[in-house]
Amino acid sequence: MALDRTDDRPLSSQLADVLRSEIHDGTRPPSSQLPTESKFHEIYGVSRTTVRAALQQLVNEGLVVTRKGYGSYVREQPPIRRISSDRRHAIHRASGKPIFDTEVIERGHLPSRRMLQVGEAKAPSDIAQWLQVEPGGSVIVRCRLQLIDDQPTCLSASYFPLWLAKGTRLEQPNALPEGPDNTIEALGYKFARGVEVLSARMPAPEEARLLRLPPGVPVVRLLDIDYDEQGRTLQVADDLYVGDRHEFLYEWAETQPEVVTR
Amino acid sequence: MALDRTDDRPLSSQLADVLRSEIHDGTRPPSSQLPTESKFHEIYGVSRTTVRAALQQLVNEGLVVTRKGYGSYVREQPPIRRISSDRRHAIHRASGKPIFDTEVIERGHLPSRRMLQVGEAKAPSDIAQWLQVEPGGSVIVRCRLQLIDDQPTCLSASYFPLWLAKGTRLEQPNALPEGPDNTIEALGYKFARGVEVLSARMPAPEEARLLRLPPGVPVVRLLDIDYDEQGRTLQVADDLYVGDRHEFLYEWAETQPEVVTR
DNA sequence: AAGTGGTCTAGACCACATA
DNA sequence: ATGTGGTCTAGACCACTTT
Repeated sequence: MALDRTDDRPLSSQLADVLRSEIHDGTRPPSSQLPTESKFHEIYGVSRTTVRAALQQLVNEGLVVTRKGYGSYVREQPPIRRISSDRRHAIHRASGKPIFDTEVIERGHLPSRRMLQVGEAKAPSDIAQWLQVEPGGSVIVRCRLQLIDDQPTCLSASYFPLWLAKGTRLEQPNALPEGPDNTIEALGYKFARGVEVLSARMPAPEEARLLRLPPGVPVVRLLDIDYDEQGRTLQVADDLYVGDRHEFLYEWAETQPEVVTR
Repeated sequence: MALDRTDDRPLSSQLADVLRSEIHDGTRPPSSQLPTESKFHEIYGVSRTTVRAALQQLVNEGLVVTRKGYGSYVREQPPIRRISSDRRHAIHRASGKPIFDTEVIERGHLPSRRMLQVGEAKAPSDIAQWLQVEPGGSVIVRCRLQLIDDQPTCLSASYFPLWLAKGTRLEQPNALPEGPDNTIEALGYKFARGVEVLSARMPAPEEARLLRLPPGVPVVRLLDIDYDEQGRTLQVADDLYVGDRHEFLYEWAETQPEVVTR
């Protein structure tokens, strides 16, 4: 129909363009099944390989999901969870539960977690730097997968310096019912200030597997570094969020002047 | 060498795994050329199509770039620009220049911009909502591409309500030397508070083209909504940043209590 | 001219889902 | 049993880059 063999653009890209606009203008609504690959072959007179190349493009853009033996479907955009910065800070800490749980329950959903790894380990180099530990030095790490209604949501690794965590409950292999933040405060330390660094990238295959990410969905990395009053790093949290299911919200107001560091 | 035809995993993925780890462990450093597709065909005894499928995976992860007629290369990670939240707010506004320029010059680089579209247009539905305009209503839009040393860096669209912008310099098709923020203040309005919403996704093809994005690189969308003292929306900025070249930094401190807007 | 990646074909077999 | 997407092959032609 719309494919032009004299055009410079590859047939596969032309086909992808057609489907992309059909998805965007609502002709092909979310969750609807696309024609099968052989159907496309018949309709457009291109080989199945070419059809697959077109579909691959849309999959890589996160617009389409394919299921073996079942069909190709317009991807449903999952509901978005907003994470606002003030929810993560000291004000909300003393709830007796991890902040994650509190927030999820508040919205009527079921939080859970799968512990992946707990114990002493060598810190990745960027983490070591934030933790004020020499490169390659040992730290205590707690690595876990956070789930909402049994759907993977966040892959979270928290790192603690040995002087703080060694020999404490932070080395316990099970989940801490009160959350690491409260555990640290119970040990007598106080969170005085923090830095958050946010970035986006494509997931590594292992990360994609754990988070059950379809192709074409990036992750947001939130690095959270917390200091006590003496400027010692209490913890570094390295959290990976499913990109298309989260938004991060920050607010500022003139009346309450900004913190001016430097 | 390492490919196993009896393994469940596809040959192409096995090959991708080999190359991925070679890239990560430094065997194949950034900018180094990979063997040609026919070379891989010889080495591993798989068809060129299979080799290409493997390379495609790595390209989609942002690890490899291919150049027609030239070769495939390990992708070089560009330097990262940190954007800290306090730099964007009112304190830094009255510099007489766009914040973007000030910041880039400070670091010894050359800022520039290409205006893409200026004028009255229908607001996208989510923007209309933030702008407190009825869906499909008209607004003034200024769309431009920001560059550092002639490298595309940020695709920026700023939306203004008609009551504020109609008939003002905000409708001027050229770039505003002082930046839209200062223009608004010069019109007598005051920024009182703001909200930033950050999210990540894969770019649309048009966005990838403008930002010269290689495949496998996500974009970070920063939606910035600014209000005056009466709670009227003065502007909504919809900025798209190249994901792997930016980090977003936020700080908090206990002594300077958080703004609780709830 | 030679070599590279980009596109496309036709055909085959497989694993998975449904009926 | 049938139909789906997933993988793989061998071969062809093209456009681009370098020599």
